[in-house]
Amino acid sequence: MDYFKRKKIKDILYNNISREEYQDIVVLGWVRTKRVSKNIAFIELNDGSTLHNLQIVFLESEKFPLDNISTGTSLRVKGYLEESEGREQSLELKAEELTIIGDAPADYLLQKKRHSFEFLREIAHLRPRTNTFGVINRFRSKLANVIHSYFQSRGFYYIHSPIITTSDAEGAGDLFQVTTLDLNNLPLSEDGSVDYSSDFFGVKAGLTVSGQLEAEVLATALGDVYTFGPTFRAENSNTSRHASEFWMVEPEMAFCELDEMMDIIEDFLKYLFRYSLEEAKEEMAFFNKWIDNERIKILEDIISADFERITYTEAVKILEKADAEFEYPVKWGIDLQSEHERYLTEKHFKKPIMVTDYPKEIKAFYMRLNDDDKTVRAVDCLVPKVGEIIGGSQREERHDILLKRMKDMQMDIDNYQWFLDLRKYGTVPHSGFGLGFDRILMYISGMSNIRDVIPFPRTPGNARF
RNA sequence: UCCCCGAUAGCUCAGUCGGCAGAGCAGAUGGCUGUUAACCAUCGUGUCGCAGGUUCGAGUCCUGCUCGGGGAGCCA
Repeated sequence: MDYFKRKKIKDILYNNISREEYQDIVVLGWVRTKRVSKNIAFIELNDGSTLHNLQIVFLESEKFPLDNISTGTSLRVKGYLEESEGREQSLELKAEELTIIGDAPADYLLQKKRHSFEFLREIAHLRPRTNTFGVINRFRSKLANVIHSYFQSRGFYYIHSPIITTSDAEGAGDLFQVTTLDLNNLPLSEDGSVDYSSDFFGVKAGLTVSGQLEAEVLATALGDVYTFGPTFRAENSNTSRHASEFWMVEPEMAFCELDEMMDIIEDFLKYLFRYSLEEAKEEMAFFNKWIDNERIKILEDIISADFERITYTEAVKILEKADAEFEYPVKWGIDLQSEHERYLTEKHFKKPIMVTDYPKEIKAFYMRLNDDDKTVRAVDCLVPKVGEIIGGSQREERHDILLKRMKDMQMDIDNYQWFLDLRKYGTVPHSGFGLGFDRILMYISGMSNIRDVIPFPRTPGNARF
């Protein structure tokens, strides 16, 4: 199939091919569009290596089997590269041999025009062949790689937290249950509840909603660690920002307090944005042109801004004095609504902000209690247009205080004995945060629906493909 | 889960006051041109989301359902 001989179109168009090789080029790809006339014909070929197509020129076009070629057809073309006479490309391939690998009948659904994202979601097996989804999938790969390079270059270890868990993932959402029991014939205990002792793991199990607790285990052994993997939430959320299966980045740092972690959050986000602008120019230019023409400026503005840091209490004071009508009135103790978050980051500060020290009642059990006994060392990072993009906290490292908090919240202590042990033996202050990978992709690209940055999105009622 | 909006040709959509179902694009055929979302001419395309109801007559009005979109909550 000339797998090793062929040249990728990206290398051809980005001048990674030496002049000596110009005379003997093989490319393999899919037809995007064809223009045929009596004496000359053109095909735009795409092989997925880049957004851009290679123009194939057929001089003496009647010698080639062009009638059988349409949008979507896969081809092998052999020829030689030359400077183009046309205006819109520098190099083009003059064809000498043409082989049709797989034809594409007239009912091929992708036309050479814009399709709606809603329609393309219904043909998720074909949409990666479009410009937009090609760019997104390549960018997704690149950004995943950058997340690894950020942490690896700073001495963090990449850890694999379990995907199947048996802890009740306190407060992080509903679990998808994992079982091998026969659902039509469930073993029951005497009280009528399901008897899990004969289930695969001997206890009730589910898919992970967060790798954080396990990340804390590794952080208190390896120092700095991060997870980057799939996360599952069985919540009936029907929004453009929620998926039932998504990817999350969760760094966890030993000997790190909240203020130090906030430095990392700011540096981390700016690193991702800077990388996107400098190293993914093709993708960013595409997003800026076709998805949201403010995108590049928004990222540039964030990179050059210092993130504002305020406490929840200060935020509430600002909102109470705000000259704005809120649907939900503000008072100390409530969780901030997205209208409040948007006011703070878009209207008041007009830049990214990090809000800290929330009331303990509205945050998770593992967050470190402040001396006021009312607030915990949590942080939400809010950015204009999107709202919360990162949530994190300094963890409660004091054994007795954590135990009391768990008892107050009536948690099953036995299930978390291992978590308490981290505080019993050589405890250290430590902090961590969670970044929704798909959401940062949305933010950088300007795509407004999470279903369009995940190749095969899973949402309530939909797990096709 | 709650609120609002929508569903008509392969795609994007129009369809007035309830009175014979429309356009552009895509596709097919022919022509033409170093073309580039090519261009010109000709041709075909319907379970009007599903199930009921009102009516002489429903794409149009009413009810229920399904699916999709936007917003909210939950969160990442």
